Amino acid sequence: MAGTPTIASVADRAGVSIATASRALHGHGASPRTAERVRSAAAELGYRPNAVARALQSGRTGQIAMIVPDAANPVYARMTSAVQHELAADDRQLLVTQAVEPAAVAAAIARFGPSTIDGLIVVPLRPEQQVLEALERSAVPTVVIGSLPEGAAQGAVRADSRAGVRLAIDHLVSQGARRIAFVNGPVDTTPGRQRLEGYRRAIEDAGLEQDASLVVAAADFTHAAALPAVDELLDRGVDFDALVGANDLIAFAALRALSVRGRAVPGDCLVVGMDDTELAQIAIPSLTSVDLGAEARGTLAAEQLLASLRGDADAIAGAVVAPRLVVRESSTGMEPR
Amino acid sequence: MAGTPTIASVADRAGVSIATASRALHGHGASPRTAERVRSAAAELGYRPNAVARALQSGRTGQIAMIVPDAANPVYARMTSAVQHELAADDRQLLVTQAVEPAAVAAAIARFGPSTIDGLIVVPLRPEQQVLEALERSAVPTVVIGSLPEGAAQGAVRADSRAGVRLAIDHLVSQGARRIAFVNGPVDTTPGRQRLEGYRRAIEDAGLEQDASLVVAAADFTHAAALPAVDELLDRGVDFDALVGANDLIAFAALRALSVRGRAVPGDCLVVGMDDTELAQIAIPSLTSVDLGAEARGTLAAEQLLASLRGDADAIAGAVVAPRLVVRESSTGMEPR
DNA sequence: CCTCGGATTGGAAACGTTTCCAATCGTGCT
DNA sequence: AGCACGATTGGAAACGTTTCCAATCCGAGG
Repeated sequence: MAGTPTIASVADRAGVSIATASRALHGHGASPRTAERVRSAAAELGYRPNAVARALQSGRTGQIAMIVPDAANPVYARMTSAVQHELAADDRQLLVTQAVEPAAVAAAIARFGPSTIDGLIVVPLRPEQQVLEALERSAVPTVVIGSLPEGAAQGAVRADSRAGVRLAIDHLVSQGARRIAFVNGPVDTTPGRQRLEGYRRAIEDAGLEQDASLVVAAADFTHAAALPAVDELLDRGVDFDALVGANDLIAFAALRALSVRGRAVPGDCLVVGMDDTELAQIAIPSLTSVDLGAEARGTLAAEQLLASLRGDADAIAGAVVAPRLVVRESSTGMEPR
Repeated sequence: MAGTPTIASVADRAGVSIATASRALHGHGASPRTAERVRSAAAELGYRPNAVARALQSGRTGQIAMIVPDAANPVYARMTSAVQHELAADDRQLLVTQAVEPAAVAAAIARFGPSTIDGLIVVPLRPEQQVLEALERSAVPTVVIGSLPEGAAQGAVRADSRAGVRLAIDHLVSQGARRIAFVNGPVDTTPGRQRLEGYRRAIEDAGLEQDASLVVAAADFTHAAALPAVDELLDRGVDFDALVGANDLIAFAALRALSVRGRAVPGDCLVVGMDDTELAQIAIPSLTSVDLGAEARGTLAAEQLLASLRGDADAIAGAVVAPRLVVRESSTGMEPR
């Protein structure tokens, strides 16, 4: 009585059966008159359907989970945001969990059973066996953002890291750079591997000299981890006139290290980052960056997942998002603004 | 049969009733021998309890929702992260929704009924009537982060914005600043109002001259909205030797505007931000900032909510988190690093 | 050997919804 | 008027779990 109104109380008040009340509210198969009566009864009582009961009956919860490596990295914040926006249009909620270690990712995947969520979006940094197995075992439709190893059955929504690095290199070359350093993230990650590959090929194709001492890898895709890596590069004393960071955070670490050593950017050294996070516009000098389409990837992943949930069996086909170079102050001689 | 195993299949396999199986798994009131048998049956079948069914029966979903103004602002990312960390320890999931307009916030509050979530954390920027009413009406335990108007029944977990601005001003004064500009966010928000108040009092207490032309307000707590505001301040031609941004993003807008006009930071003008986001350490020069305890607020809010859910009626008492000044390059003459 | 009591167990209700199926109603046609 | 058919309705099952309550079991004590 006193408790929150259920469909039974609505039916009662409208003088119809529970079945009819349900149909009336669902807008399906009830006569206009009863429908109206039920609706007004519901409104008077302030009835709100119990989502849990509905989920139990229908087998669908209306919730999608997403597993990201690092919620603090703005690029994932944007990706998550794009997914959320897409899901909201379909009246679904997003659960975001952070997990980067393969074991933690696998555990997170396993934890979300079909009774909790309708679908899953995973952003694995290191697609190890463990993660793949968890994905196989997972009973819910899943979209992967990032690369899967060859064997994977599913498609994945990916950035084209190689092309992205190439954009950066080509741009720097066009600005007159000849010796371009590369500060990578860990090479045991998919992005790390691909960006290194992209760097090597682009350097080669540009006809520049391959020099291993121009390349260094941070222990992590974070600013803190990149600082010592950049220091190491600078300590080598090798000469370079431009630098690409595998990441905006890494590029900022480079800016700092260069500034400490008195090298002006863009005056003495051009710098390009990747991901085109908000940081890039905010910084001084603003950072030229390669937009790898974080938002687009999020949107595509959400779209494919939703299509799959709507019954389109082949919806999760994966996609490759083309990179886009955003030129700012750090790679040009222009005065700020 | 083929479907996912239910407790019925487990009971079947263990040769006991459903009730016994439930008790055995719940670890309560079953004999050790049967408990063992049921557990191994469950393990063999790979049984995973259906969260939805459990939620329907128990009336608890294990989910907490959080409504934040701007997921892209790193300060909220950190706050959310802290909440999530706290909830994970209690085996609960976090749903994050973004809403800034009062109507949207109210709608979001209303949308989460007790059947969806066990508790709610709201971060309202503008605590208007609409939002308060939605909070009143909400049937789930709710913790507010930020200030509520006087009338509010509940406590809230708050930053001490006034004290925070005072820390910044006092620090700047100790560094020799005498004319301190203030770039605020919108004054119709709680933080905006309080920070302005803090600024005025601190200036007065420091024995400095109050000068309304040193104060300007951005339309928003974002970098983009702050740029024109800072330009306006600079166009006034009023002299100042230090500047406080109500926000790190605003402070960065100031850094840019100053740099465009050729004023060196910290050489010609000291700058302090607020929130102590990661940006502050990454930027060059690194930004002195007042940490308003975003993480602490998130943690406290989560703790109080959890305690309340555990039955402690007075758990949601609110709290005030003390600010902390983090001095970096932008407000001192020190060489970077 | 019988009885009592606690420990353990099973049946069944309950949570709130959707949906299948059968029953009823009203209408139009012959 | 009688019949058939579609539209509408109500009863009841089902989703998977927890938990109340009664029944059963077992051992101990008389």
